[in-house]
Parts: sequence; structure tokens; C-alpha cells
Amino acid sequence: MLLSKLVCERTKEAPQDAKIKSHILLSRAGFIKQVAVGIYSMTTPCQKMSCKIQKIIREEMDALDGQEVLFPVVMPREIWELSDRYNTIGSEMVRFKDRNNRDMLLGMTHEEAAVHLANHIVSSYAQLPMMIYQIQTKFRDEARSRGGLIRVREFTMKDAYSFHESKEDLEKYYYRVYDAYYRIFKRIGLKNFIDIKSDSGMMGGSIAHEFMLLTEVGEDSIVLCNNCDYRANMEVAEGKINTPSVQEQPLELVFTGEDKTIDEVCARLKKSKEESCKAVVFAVKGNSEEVVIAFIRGDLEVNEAKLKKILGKEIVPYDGGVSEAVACGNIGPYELDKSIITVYDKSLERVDSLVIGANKAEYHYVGFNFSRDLPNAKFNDIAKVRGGDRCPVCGGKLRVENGIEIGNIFQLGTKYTKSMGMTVHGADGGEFNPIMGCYGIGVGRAIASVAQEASDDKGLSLPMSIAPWQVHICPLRLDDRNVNKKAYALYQKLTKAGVDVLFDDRSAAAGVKFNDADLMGMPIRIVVSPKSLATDEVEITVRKSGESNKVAYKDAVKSVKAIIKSQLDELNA
RNA sequence: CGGGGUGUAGCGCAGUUUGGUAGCGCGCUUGGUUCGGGACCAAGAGGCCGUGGGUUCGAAUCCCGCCACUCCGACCA
Repeated sequence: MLLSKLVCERTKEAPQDAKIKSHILLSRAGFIKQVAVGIYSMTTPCQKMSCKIQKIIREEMDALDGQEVLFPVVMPREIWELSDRYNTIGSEMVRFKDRNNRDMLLGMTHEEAAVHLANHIVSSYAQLPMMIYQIQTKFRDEARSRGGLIRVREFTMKDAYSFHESKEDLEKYYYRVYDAYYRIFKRIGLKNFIDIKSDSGMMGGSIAHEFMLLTEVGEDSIVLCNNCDYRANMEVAEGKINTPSVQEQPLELVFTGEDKTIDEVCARLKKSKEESCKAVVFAVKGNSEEVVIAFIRGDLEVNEAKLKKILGKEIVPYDGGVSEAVACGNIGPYELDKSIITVYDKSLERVDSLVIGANKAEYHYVGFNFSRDLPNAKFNDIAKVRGGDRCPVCGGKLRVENGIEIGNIFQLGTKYTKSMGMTVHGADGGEFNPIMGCYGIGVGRAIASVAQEASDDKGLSLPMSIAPWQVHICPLRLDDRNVNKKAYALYQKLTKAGVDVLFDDRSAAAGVKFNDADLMGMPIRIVVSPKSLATDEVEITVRKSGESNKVAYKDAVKSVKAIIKSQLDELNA
């Protein structure tokens, strides 16, 4: 490819809105161009990279006996009503009417389509296990896109769906996919990634893992143990905390005036926050009359994901109180209106003397004791883990890091096969609903993740396996007849040898060419110049290490192929 | 969905307070001199100042509406 013709505009300055490295570099290198919020065009280098990632994914999926299919982007309402997701999914799903006034939608995931297809084809247990996958555009109307390609509305995703006769078979297959995911991420050049147990959320099913790239700019919080290999998404992470040892005391009503926050009340009463109980008020989504109060120790925060799971309902923060008389700041568990849904965090269970709201303006109680004063209270874990809490497995210290979700795998169970009426004949002559797994990887997000990780202050430094071109030739002084002849000849020879080459045919200054090469990040740079040709050599520089060697012109192809091979071997190891 | 911010040339920005002929840097075109880490000289092209309305002799600038983009938060199968 000749750089002068390449559809890809580099800029010196980053777009003002780009905040994170991958977004800045992909924009500056001209790999992506925003069209609307969360919607991007990809230029040639980016598309080539996407194709190479897809090729690796296909190889690994095919090795699992996956069969590539293509589901539609636009689907009718009907199949989504069978799983009830037409109604349960909110406005992230784009719905519209076709010319005949039929309800249609844009696919944001394809469990329904997968079951619809499999249901028509699979009728016997002998056809199982079976996995189908696709690589296709999805549209999710995210409330807020950000971070360049990290969180977008339209994106290319590989999604796979497997069908099994038994839970055991699913589990066996699930862990094969798990291993394949490790290979995929390693092969595309990601380094600092881990898998974590995750909340299967609204997908249904039980066991699920997320693959996370650990990076400061990640939007997810991950809890990791410094001592053992416990790790979990913040949504499901558990931590152990110390219980303060306080003497049991009689319950006593105390005046606290205008002090409402935990800090104010504890300061006035000279108590530590660990001996207080705070109330966090939520409303059930779609019904602001239905109030839920979560009680938790004053120094902790409520983990809304855990709370939702316990309630089985969507909730939203609510800033009102339990009544006009008792606003936030004086709510307590003692003698509270019984019609209100309450949830108690386990952090409160063994504190023998608590400061609580009195459900009465300007008053709190001290000396509250759950086992004495509210013996029927049930305790759940609804606390957000903090860095420094202790590991639930080994007791070691927990830390919290940020990550980007680069893939996920779910054991779905029979949620979709049951609701959509997919049955298969078993060996015993009976019928059963196949057990499903599903497995996703976002291709664009993988590109952003690589850009985030594989880069330095000069620009991208792309892995050999997915770089759009493996070699970037920078001829200096193309007006020099010898340089011109030898540089173009080298370009031809490398191309013939099966190497992907980008050739900078512009008559620009050396600095311009070098800076563009550094920014675009091809793994090997070759300089052909009057200086190098004086000794009949070219200069080969490895982008990653910066290591540079002069190689005899006639050995250049051999030398390049050796570097390519060693870098690919390292990624495939 | 809540709270801030910004829309002026392909990109990055100044000009808006105090209304008076549309500016700068980069990039682009042409010619010349340069040539191993973002060269120099000269000459050019390129803008309905987001959009609709209002005020005014006159609006990028003042007023009102709308749209888009963006940051923080909520949300995120």
C-alpha cells in the first residue's frame, strides 16, 4: 500500500474531546472517524486490523467445532416476545416500525435468533453439542458512549451460542471456550488481562465470567486479592470487614437537631461511623411510590447490583424520605412503618450498640441492638467492597482496580430454549430443552484495548499478529535514483514474499516520515536512504523495542521474515 | 435522564466582555531552495462563524428557541 493514497489522515493534535490514550492515538493516526455519538467509521488500517482480529477469532471458534452463521441485524418483535425481552429490555434496544407497521428492532444480542435457527435444525440429541457463531454489527443505544471505541453504540461483535444435552456437557464445553478466549486475547497481543466471575445479570443462567483488561481507564471496578487468586467484579465481590467491639447499652432517644448526615450525627454523639447505621432510600423503577430502604453500617456504601439481585427488582436512587415528617437523615430500622420494604446489610448484624435514626425529626437512638430490638431482621450482603477489606477466601487484603471488559462467557441454562419452545429428542425417547451457553467478544473494543496497552508517547506500537501492515518502509530521498529504485524493488520483493507492506512514497522530510511511522505503529520500520545504500544496506527498526540494525540490502527480506516469525511465535506461544 | 461546557476553514484555536470588511498555527495547491527526527522562501485555494427567529443602519459578537457535540453522574444483557 502506498501511503500517499491511503485513506487515513494523521493529525498532530488530538481531538479536544479525546481523553484516553486509545481514543487519542486511534484518532491521531487517522484510524477512526466519528460520525455521530458512539458511531464511527473505520479507515483502512483500522479495518485491516479488525479483519486480522476476526481471522484469529474464527480460527479459535472453528477449532471448537463452531460453525459460522450470520443472523439478521433487523428482527421482528415476535421472536423477542417469546423470551419476554421485548418488554424487559429498555430503550437501549432500538425499535421501529416497517412500512407495513410491523414492530421491528435492531439486534443488540442474538440469543433469540440463535434459538430460532437451532430450533428449526436440531431435533435429535445426536446433533448435540453444537455451537454456532457470527461476527456482525450490533446496535445498542447506550445512554452515554465514551472513550472512542471503548464504549460505542454500533460495534462489531463475535457472539457464539452453544447447545447441550446436559449441564455437565455445557460445563465441559464452557471451559474449552474459556481456554480459547485466553488464546484469542493473547494472540491479538493483549497482556494485562484476567478473567473474573461475574454477575450473569439479566442474561439469565448461573455461572459467568468476564475477561478484563486491567487499565486505569477501565469503566468496570474489579476486586482482587493481594494474597490468593480471588477476583470478582465489584457487582458480585464480597469482602470481610472487622466488627467494632462495643458494649451493649440500653436503647436511648437522643436529640440531634439539624444533624442528618452520618458524619454530623457521629461527630455530635462522639461515636465512630462503624457503630452507626445509615439508611439509603431507593424507589422501585417505574413506581416511585414503592420505596425500598437499605440499612447498612455508616462507613459502608450500598452495592446496588447486589441489592437488585436480592429484591429481584430494578431500583433507582430516591431522594425523598419515608414520609413528609421523616426525611432522609432520621430514618432508622426501629419501629419503622412495616409496609416499607427493608433490607439489612450483614455488617450490622453483630454490632451490639448502634446509632440509628429515630424516624422522628431531630432525633436518633443510641444503643440499638438488632438481636434484642429487632430479632426478626434478616441480613444480606449488600455492601460495596472497599480496597483494604479482607478476602472472603483467604483473609488477605483486597484491592480494587479498573478494567475494560473485553469478552464474556455465560452458562445460560434453558432460559431461552424453554421460553422459545425448543425441544430435542433424547436417547430415552423423551424430549428436553437443550442447555445453552453464550460467548461474546467485541472486535472494536479489542482494537481499542490493544491501542490502550500497546502504545508509547510517540504513538501506537501494534502487535505483529494484527498490525494492518507488518512493515513500514520509509525511503529517504526518493529523488535519489538509487534510493528510488532499491526502495520500490524492496517493496515488491517483500510483497511477493507474503509480507504486508506500507510504503511511504511521499517526498516528505525524514522527521515527518519517522513521526508518522511511529504514530501508526507498524511493528517493523525499514529505512532506505542514500546513507544506508552507501554500504548497500537498509536499516531495520523494531517499533516495540526501538532496536535498530543495519542489514545488507540483499538480506532484508530474510531478516524481516525472521523478525515476523519470532514475534508471531511469541504471541502464539 | 440530571448537572456543567462547547459549536468560527480539513485539524487545533483566537476574536464574543465593549456590535462596524473573517483571523492565527498546522494541513492542502503551485514554483523554487533544502533533505536522517515534524525545513525554508514566494505565491495561492479554502468559511452562510451549528441552525431558526428577534433587536439594530449594521450581528460571529446582544436576546429567544432548536440542534449537534462533549465532560461529570445515573444507566450498561
